[in-house]
Amino acid sequence: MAERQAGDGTVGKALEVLDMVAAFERPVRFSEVLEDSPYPKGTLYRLFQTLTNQGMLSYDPDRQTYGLGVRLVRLAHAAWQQSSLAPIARSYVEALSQSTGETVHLAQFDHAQVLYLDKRNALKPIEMYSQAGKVGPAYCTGVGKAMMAFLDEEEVARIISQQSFHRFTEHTLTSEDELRHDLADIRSKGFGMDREEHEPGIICIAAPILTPGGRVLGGLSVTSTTAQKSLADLEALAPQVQATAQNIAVEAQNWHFPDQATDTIRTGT
Amino acid sequence: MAERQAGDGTVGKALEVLDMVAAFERPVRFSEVLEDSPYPKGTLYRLFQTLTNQGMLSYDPDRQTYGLGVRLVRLAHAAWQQSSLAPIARSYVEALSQSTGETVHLAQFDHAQVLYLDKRNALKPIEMYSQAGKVGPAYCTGVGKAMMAFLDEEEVARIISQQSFHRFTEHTLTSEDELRHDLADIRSKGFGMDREEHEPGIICIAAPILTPGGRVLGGLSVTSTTAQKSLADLEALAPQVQATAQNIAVEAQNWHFPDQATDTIRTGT
DNA sequence: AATCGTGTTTCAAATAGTGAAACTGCCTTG
DNA sequence: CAAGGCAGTTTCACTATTTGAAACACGATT
Repeated sequence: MAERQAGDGTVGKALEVLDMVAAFERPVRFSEVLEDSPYPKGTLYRLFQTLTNQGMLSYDPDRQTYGLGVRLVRLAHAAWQQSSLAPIARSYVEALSQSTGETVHLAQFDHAQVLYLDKRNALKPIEMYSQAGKVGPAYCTGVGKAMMAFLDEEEVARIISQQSFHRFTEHTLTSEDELRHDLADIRSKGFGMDREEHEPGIICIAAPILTPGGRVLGGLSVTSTTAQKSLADLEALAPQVQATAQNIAVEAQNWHFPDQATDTIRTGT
Repeated sequence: MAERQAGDGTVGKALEVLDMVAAFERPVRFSEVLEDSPYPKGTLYRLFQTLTNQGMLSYDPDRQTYGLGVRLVRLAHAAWQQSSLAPIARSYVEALSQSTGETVHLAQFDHAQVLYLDKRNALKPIEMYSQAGKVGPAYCTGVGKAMMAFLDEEEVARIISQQSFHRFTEHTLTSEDELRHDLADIRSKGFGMDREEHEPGIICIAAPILTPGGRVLGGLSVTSTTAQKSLADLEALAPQVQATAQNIAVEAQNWHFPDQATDTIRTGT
């Protein structure tokens, strides 16, 4: 369910295959993917060949399995650097994490899911791809709801139509009605809360990152546990979270990439 | 130069476009890419539409620019986890960094370039800009040469044909002959050195990670500076580096992914 | 030796991609 | 203010690629 609509020709199909391989979360055999795929054997085979050729899939001849290819890692590095909010927001995320002493997340939408671009844990050290790149549901996370509240109705409808409304906890909003009610509330307040809706004991406050024109760039959240903070405690952080989101938005607006990238590539060996 | 050969139909072209966008290292306008592209305007335009639709490119309507899309970040996260050596090697890389007190890199080939999958910086951080997803030249990096030395002649030829042999320093190997000579030496010794071939003052020792069958899985290197260590000092680490590479290879061979991935996705909000 | 399950190749029919050129709308210029 | 230029978008006849059923290989069972 919640499949990205194909129909973008061959390219769409190829990317769908990548998603299918990714969904297994381990190297897969050709036939495993074939079972889940709507394409005939020959067609899928050729797609695999093409993608492997292109470095988007990697083939392990010993085990006869396919995995996602390293080319993706290179592209993602470039994506993270160039087109997302992450590099711009980094110092702000860091500062917010320091001053609150809690975990801070930066996220954007990927299709109908929340995709985490960065995470800062006040106490623990940083890891790279282990956290950036994770996805979560839109309807029961703070950032998901905060961003949704400020999207066009058209997009909101598209996203909502692809939510599972699975009940993770007793507080999960499990219907479009409940969600829309919360979104309206978030829209008027300017920030949203996750009241143990995704995981028991985990609460958070989140604000959208908006352009001056009101377009959603991303979302920012401060997460804590019920053991450490109450909902009211978190709500008291609202001005701080919103101010940080605002600062990131301004920075993003002002940021101009150098006319000519002149960085010397300095890599290790 | 060193372009990934197209010819894989539409999918190949679409991916080539992604590479072109990535190459700019900043958001680009449609026409900028058009200039560099061999495709007519209409065709390129349709590719952009498709890729944007699919979340592989993102469009900023305010600035009318395209960047690489967040979907790549999600896919790369999956790629890093599932198909590369990185998760398996992580603890070994860490340990090697600890025991040597130097920076350790883990890399694989992406097409004809060295792609860094992981990096562990010891306590004394070296002034160096590399991390997961970065790429470097194959002919003048320790890991690049160490891996190349153990590839099939066919692949070596392909890779060599795409090297620029740009002279980064006075020690850079700038011809196929010099490189092949060094590769032969590496093959006999089982490890290779970077003797300030890429950056002045930066030296390293590297070993390939090989399957029992002799297939190249990746490369591992320990990097230092001439200020801290001599080439002889590094060479003394050869047994340790090779042993670590061997351990990673064994681990990779033994590793079986769980029959059914049952991880509950626990993300923040 | 026969069977099964993978993976690979083939080929006419169907589909999707191509690219020259025309169009739109905005921004600059005379 | 009109004319021209530029960036982006759309169109459409032509072509090349993709499709998918089916047959083929080949190693691993039985």
